[in-house]
Amino acid sequence: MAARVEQRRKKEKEQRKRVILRAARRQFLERGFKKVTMEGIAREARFSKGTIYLYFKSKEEIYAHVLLTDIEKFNEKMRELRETEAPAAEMLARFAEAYVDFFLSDRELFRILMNFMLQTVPFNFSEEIKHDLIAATNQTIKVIEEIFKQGLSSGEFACTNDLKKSRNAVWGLLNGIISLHVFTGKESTREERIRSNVREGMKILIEGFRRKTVSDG
Amino acid sequence: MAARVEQRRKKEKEQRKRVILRAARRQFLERGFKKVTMEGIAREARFSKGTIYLYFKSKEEIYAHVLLTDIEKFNEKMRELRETEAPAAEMLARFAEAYVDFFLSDRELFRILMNFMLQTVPFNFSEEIKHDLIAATNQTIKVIEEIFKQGLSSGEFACTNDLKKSRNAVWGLLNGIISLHVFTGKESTREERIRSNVREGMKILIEGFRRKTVSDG
DNA sequence: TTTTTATCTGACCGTCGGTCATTAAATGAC
DNA sequence: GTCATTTAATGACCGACGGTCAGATAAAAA
Repeated sequence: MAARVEQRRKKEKEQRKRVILRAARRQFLERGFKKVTMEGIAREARFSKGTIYLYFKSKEEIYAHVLLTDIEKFNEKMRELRETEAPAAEMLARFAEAYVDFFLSDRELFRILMNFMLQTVPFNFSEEIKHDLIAATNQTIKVIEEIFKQGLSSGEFACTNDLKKSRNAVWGLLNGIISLHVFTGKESTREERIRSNVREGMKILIEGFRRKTVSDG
Repeated sequence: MAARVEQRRKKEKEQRKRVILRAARRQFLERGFKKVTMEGIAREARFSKGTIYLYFKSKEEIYAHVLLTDIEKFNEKMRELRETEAPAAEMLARFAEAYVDFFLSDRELFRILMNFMLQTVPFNFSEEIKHDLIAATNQTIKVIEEIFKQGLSSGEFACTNDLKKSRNAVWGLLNGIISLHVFTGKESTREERIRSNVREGMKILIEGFRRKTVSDG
């Protein structure tokens, strides 16, 4: 086959993938993983069910792709954040705020991420998407690490004995607090509760960072 | 019907419920929610599938009952912890350790808990079990709050402007860090990573608590 | 023993993820 | 334009599973 045809075909294929993903995303965010059916995605994307399987291996893989795309969007925003000039503490706070904003804009997205992280039994994923998803998540966490390094080198934070653990504490606190509030309390106050709790939690952590942590033994 | 008969029947009913729950728990922890079938639970409990539905409303409700029983077991342990004498910082550290131990003993249990917390669409639960589950979780979080009050009144922690937010920070950090590590890295080092990351995270938080948190604005 | 009540059963239903034989469309050699 | 070949799309079908219910069975009461 002529190269030009192959090229066009490849482009069309990607276009179709995007169409399917757009339909899937809309439905996943509206109705959650379980309630969305392949038939439904197919209908919205104007394909038959069988066709969907020409482009994605399984329902779970579609879900993973939706998540991946969104995480990459977030990482892009964080790259922009890193280009601004600000003290590390403020940058951490802004990172936290952006993270919360991101997941509050579509709560289901947060569920998708946590679900993926907590899955003990291997998903029905291709190795490729799994790898990409892990890489994207690591990318997010790495931003926290960079902010940290900045804080240490500027002397804003005291020397802690473990950069990675500090970084994980930030990430953990963020996700843990969001998880807690996605669950409890009234819907009407949820957003504000998440924001204020994250702010306060980050303040405590940052205060802890400013001083060298001491042994508790 | 004679009262004695009614009484015995009630007892037997509860006994049967326990048999079903024991079978279900074993299977959920071994294979995860999705892979367990009602037929399988019924087989192990020596009932037919139909009978299971006389005792529980749905598969999800069984799942919730398993979780509830285990959380209550944990809360009992924490009540014991509270009866010991120790500085607040140490108690927090011990609480964290017990929490990690508890969920490391059966990792699937953690997944069940987080899954429940993250569910946006109402589960197919009876109101009763839902209420009990929320109450049990609040009970767990309340222990952190009590330790806090102790730390404040003893002067170990500085006066923070929000007890509840501090408490939530601890809970969030714990669950967030566990979530992160359930997901990433090699299985062989997982347990140790979780323990050391939680220890370090708690140290940072505790250090933050020792000092009055300042505005970041 | 007979009637009534409580308990249990498993065949059956509807739904849904996933497959595959068949059909339709595109391509390019002639 | 014709037609063989390759590529893409389809939807009937399958198996699995959660959940239901009419009828069987067992226990208690009469």
